Amino acid sequence: MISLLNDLNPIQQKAVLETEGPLLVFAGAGSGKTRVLTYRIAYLINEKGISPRHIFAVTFTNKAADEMRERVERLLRGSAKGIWISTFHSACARILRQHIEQLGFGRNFVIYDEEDQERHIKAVMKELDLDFKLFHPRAMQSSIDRLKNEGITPDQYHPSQFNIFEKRLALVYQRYQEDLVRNNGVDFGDLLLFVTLLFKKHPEILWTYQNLCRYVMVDEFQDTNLIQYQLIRRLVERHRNVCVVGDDDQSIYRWRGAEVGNILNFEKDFPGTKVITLEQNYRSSQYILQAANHVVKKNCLRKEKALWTENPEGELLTLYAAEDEADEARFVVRKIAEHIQPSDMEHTENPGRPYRDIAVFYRINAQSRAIEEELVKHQIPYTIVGGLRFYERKEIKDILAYLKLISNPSDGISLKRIINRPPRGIGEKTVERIAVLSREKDISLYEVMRETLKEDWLPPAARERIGGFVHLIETFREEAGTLSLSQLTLNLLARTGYLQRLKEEGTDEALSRTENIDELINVMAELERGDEGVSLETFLEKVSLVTSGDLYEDRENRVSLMTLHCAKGLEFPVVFIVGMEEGLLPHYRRGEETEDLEEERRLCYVGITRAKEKLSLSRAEKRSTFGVGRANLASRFLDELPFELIQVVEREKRTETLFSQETFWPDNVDRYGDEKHIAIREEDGSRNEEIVLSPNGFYSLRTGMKVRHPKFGDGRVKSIEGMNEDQKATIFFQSVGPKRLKTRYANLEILE
DNA sequence: AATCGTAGTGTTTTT
DNA sequence: CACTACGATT
Repeated sequence: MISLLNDLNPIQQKAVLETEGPLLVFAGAGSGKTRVLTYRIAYLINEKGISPRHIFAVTFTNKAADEMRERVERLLRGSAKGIWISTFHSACARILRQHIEQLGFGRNFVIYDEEDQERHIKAVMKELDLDFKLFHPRAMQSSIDRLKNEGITPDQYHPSQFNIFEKRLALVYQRYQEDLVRNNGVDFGDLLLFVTLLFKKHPEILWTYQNLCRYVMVDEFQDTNLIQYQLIRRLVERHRNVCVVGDDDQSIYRWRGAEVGNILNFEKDFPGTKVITLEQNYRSSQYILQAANHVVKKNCLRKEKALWTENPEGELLTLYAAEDEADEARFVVRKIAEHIQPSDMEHTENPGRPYRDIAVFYRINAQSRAIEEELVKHQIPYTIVGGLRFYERKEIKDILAYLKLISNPSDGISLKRIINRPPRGIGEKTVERIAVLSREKDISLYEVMRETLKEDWLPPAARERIGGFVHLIETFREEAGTLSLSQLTLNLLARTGYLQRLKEEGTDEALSRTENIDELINVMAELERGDEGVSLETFLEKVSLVTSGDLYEDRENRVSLMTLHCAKGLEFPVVFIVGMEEGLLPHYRRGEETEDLEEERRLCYVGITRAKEKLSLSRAEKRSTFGVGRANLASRFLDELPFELIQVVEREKRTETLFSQETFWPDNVDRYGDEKHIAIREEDGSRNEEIVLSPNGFYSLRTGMKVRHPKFGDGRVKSIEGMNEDQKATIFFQSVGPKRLKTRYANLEILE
């Protein structure tokens, strides 16, 4: 154990040794907080003789949980069995699996994701005859979520009588919740809410868990919302051995209900709290860290701290102002290529980097596109972390809906999803009638369908088709008892005709869907090969709670692309942050209020602090957001960086006309070989420069562009032929009509 | 009932 | 532009 502590600095050691009573650890970026947590657990078990089953550690993602477990196991040499390491949501799901019957649900409840939730809300709103345009279902959804995050149940919600939205919301919330019971399903928010309700209603259950959780640790505490906080509070009331670790500067989920206040007020709520601040950063170079400190210092609502590092100074940060997003992508990819294969190969000490060392961060998912296209062009392997999730694909959700229905026949949302997929002649009308009957008789949709076979509630044709469907599901339900999960799924795919249907379609899209389904079967088979078999229920729960980062395999040697949000908790030697623009970062959907702005700044901070050695920032002066081009100003956060840390990478002179240069630059040659190593501040405001085709102009001219010709005046590009110096373009001029010209000699100026 | 086409609509981040 | 929701068409 002595040797274990030797791996830690004195402050980290303190955080490990301080095992009794409430402890608050402010852990700056890269200060080794996971290390502290894992060593702490190992210390508790090895040194203090605490039983693993009395330790409970909460993280935010499954990935973080798995990683923590792995690291603890490594420290303990394998004896980590019994420690409860899990996410908030999985932990709650597990508790509810045990006790949810106390709340009027069945144990085989399903967990609805956001999409299910939205369908559900829409159905409720339709029933209440609410206009979707007046009351956006999504607004309802987020309001309901917010209420749940605050621990407010439908009965406890008292809308203002003067606020029509709130009044409707109360109605929808009430009805929505009733329907969930009928479906025997819960949403994400319920997982947490119901556990608190359970603890309130049944002190003996709370007691059991309090007794179990004698040493509690919470990671990423700055991201907890009110209900998570209450949950933790309840849980540790008895033993009070709670250690929360977090960094208020990395709180980026306020919009989702996270309360930075939880970390800032912790001391007040837990009298006698010891506070430890980890300020030594082991990750980043001096320059990067200085830049990060500088940015985040601008925030008012934070606890003062100053990260420092013993790491070398490192390289200056670079800043590139691109013409547009395509130019930005070209820049980034060119730089990536240089990192992979440095031009100064004669220096043997610089063998180049593997792809996995490099990451590109952006504010919104849509930004990945430009980068992706360029990466594909240069055949650079990449993965997108987050983004559209495997388990959210249509075909996967269809299959899962079948499985959910098999596991829990009350699940009407899943039933509605697949009742006619593939088409089996049960149309909207029929479904609607079933829904009405379900409400009238207060039984589930599936039960209505079963009853329909005996009663004459519906026309015979419909009845027959429903009979077929019910029979199908019943068979699967029987098989679910005997067959393995993958086998059941294979049967399902065959007998519903789902695969057949996809095959008949024969499109590329259908093919990729088939492949995804294959992949799903693989996942199942993989799980089945593990220790015990997986039950249908376990599988469904696991799948419902995967988070976007969880499937991220960093073993593969690829460049990583992700949003700044996804980047939290990761680190890379080389980082590119693109789109440093007003409107994007900070994003314009945020207000100008300090809290909003400060969260955007923290997002920026999170991005910067992911980088170990090399950080490149870029922005585009023009960016097309869904079709329409817009001029973007530099992000205000760029102004907050100390300029002596920045090396500005110059773009080619923009005042040149098309191909007036000697050389022709085919898309990707090393153009930036001799960057000037001067730290210059970019002058803002000089945005009225003449915009002329960039040197690789063969590629920048596009149909639809408005251009100016010295003689013919303004015109619009109708078509383009060729991509080399012989390129010709047909342009419709206002003055003389259509003209076909060689772009090389045309001296065109792009206007938009 | 299913499919096709169009008009209108909206894109932040996600446990 | 990309998606979807809806309406018209078969």
